[in-house]
Amino acid sequence: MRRQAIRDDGTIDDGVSDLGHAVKSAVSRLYSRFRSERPDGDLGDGALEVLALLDRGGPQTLTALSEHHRVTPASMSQTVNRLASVGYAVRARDPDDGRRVIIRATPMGKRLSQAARTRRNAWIDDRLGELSDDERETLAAAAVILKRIADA
Amino acid sequence: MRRQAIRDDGTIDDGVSDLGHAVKSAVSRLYSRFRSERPDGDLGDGALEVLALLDRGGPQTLTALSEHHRVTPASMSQTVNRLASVGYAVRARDPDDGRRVIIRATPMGKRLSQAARTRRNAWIDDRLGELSDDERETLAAAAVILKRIADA
DNA sequence: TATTGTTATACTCTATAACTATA
DNA sequence: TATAGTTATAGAGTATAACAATA
Repeated sequence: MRRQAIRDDGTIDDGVSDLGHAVKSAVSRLYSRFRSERPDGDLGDGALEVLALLDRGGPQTLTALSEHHRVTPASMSQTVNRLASVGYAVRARDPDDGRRVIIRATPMGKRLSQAARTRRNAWIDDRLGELSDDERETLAAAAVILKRIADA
Repeated sequence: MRRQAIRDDGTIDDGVSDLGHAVKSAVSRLYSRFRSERPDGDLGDGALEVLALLDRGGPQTLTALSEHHRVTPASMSQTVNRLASVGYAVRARDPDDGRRVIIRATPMGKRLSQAARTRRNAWIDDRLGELSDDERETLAAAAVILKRIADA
C-alpha cells in the first residue's frame, strides 16, 4: 500500500510528481498570510502596488498600468479613482494623444508608498531572518524563477 | 555612482539586501497571474480552497476553517454560505456541542473540487514543464520553505 | 474604424459590529 | 461569562457591457 499524507491544505500527497500544486499552494498560502499580516490603515494591495509603480517607474498611461497588473482597463480606472480620491495620484491628458491619460503619483503619494513598503515588508523580513543562509539562497534563486514565470 | 535598475514592478534594485522584497514581489505577481489565468466558470479562489480542504481533509467546524484560512469566522461563514447556496457544501449541528457547526462537502462539491484542481493547475504545470531540472529542484525546495513560513 | 478611457453594475472576498444560541 | 456562529453593512478589487472622445 502506498504511503499517503494529508497536506496542510487538505490535499493528498501521494508522492507523485506534483510540483505545480506545491508551488501554487505555497504561493496562495503565503499571499493570504501577507494579507493577514498587513498593517492596518494601509491602502489595499492593488492600489499600493500601482502607487509603487508610479513612484519608482514614473508616470504611466492607464493602459500601461492595466497591462502591467494584468487587469482590465476598467478595473484599473477604478483603482486610479481610489488613489486620486485620497490625493495620492493625479490624471492628466497626454498632450500628444488626446485619447491617452497619464497618471502620476503626487508627492504625498510617493511618501506614502515609500513608508508603506517598509511597513509591509517587516513581517517577511523577520521571517527570512530566521532562515539559514542556504535557505535564503534557495529563496533568492526561486524568486527569480517565479518572477520570470509570472511575467512571461 | 551606484548602478541602479528599475524592476518590473517599478521599484529600484540598488543591489542592497532585499530578499524580502524579492520574495513578496514574486509571490504577489505570481498570485495575480494565477488569477488572470483562471478558467471561467470556476468558483472564486477562497471558496474553492475551502472546498478542497473539505474534500481532502474531511468535515470541519467553522472555526477550524476560519483559522486554517486566516480569516475571521464571520468571513468564513459567508464563504460557506456561497458554497451551500450552490449545493457544494452543507452545514450540520455538532451533536456533542450544540454551538458547533460541522461543514462538509457534498458529492457534487467533491467532484467540482477535483475537476477544478486539474483545470486550475494546468497553467502552472505548463510553465514548470519549460524549466530545467535544476530550476524545478530549486522551486521544489523553495515551496517547502515558503509553505513553512506561511503556516508558522 | 480602431484605440483609449470611463461609468454602471455586479460578484467575490474581506472586515467590524451587533446579535443569538449553547456551554 | 465564555464560546461558536450568524447577519448586517461596508470597502477593495475584480469583471463585463455600454458608452464617449480622439486618432
